[in-house]
Amino acid sequence: MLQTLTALAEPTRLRIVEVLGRGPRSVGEICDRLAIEQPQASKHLRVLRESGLVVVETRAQLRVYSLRARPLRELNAWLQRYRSIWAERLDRLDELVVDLTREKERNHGRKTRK
Amino acid sequence: MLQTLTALAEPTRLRIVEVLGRGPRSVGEICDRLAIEQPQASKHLRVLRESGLVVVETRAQLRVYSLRARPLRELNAWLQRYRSIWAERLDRLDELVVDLTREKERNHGRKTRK
DNA sequence: CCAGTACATACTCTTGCGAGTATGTACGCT
DNA sequence: AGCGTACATACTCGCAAGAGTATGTACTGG
Repeated sequence: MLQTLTALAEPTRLRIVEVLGRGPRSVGEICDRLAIEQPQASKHLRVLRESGLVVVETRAQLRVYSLRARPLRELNAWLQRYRSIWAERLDRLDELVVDLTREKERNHGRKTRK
Repeated sequence: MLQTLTALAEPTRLRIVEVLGRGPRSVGEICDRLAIEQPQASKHLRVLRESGLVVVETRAQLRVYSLRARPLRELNAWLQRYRSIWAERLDRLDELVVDLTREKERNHGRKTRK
């Protein structure tokens, strides 16, 4: 779970996952699509692979990556444990609380910034 | 979305969220429950608050934190976009990598790298 | 008003992570 | 066999993030 979240909590990797959400892609296709260098793609794909989020399929010189079901399903399962919290009917109340809190902090907190 | 994932992708913060999943808790309670020092708790709670995952309620000298609905709901919404991948009936599908698609991509696009 | 509680914040230090660069390797083609 | 493609890996560097420590601040009871 933590591993899955860690893998997803990076801009480039999140974008890779979103690209792969449309279907399997080779490393080159991912590089083109995201305008990143190839080594970066490979390294991020490595992290995604080690976290179990993707799998590789070697096809000639191509390495085709695709999303795996399990981690996403587990993430969903984890999230459902909190369904009682977020699946409520749209309560504006907690949004309001946030606004009030932010405003209060603005008033007295801020001292010197480095 | 990325902010939510970043906030969750840290062991201590994930544990804090799980504690708060059982209901609102004060900072002291969180420290006791997780056996961490108070400044660490405060700092992590700050990150969680800035990411919108929690809210504070000041009660006397206590600061009671509780989970917020929206980020969790958004995470769920994001995850649902990939439901077609992980909610399939075929549980083994991603294990045995199917190689039926993609015949084209022989030689197109991929020329010289800048 | 004083002292203690309950937190937040500032600061330093260390480690990890991502970017950039260079090089290694497997495969196909002619 | 040799070359080009497609990708992985090694290495260095800079920076940001978490831990640890110390101190500041708000509220409350006596």
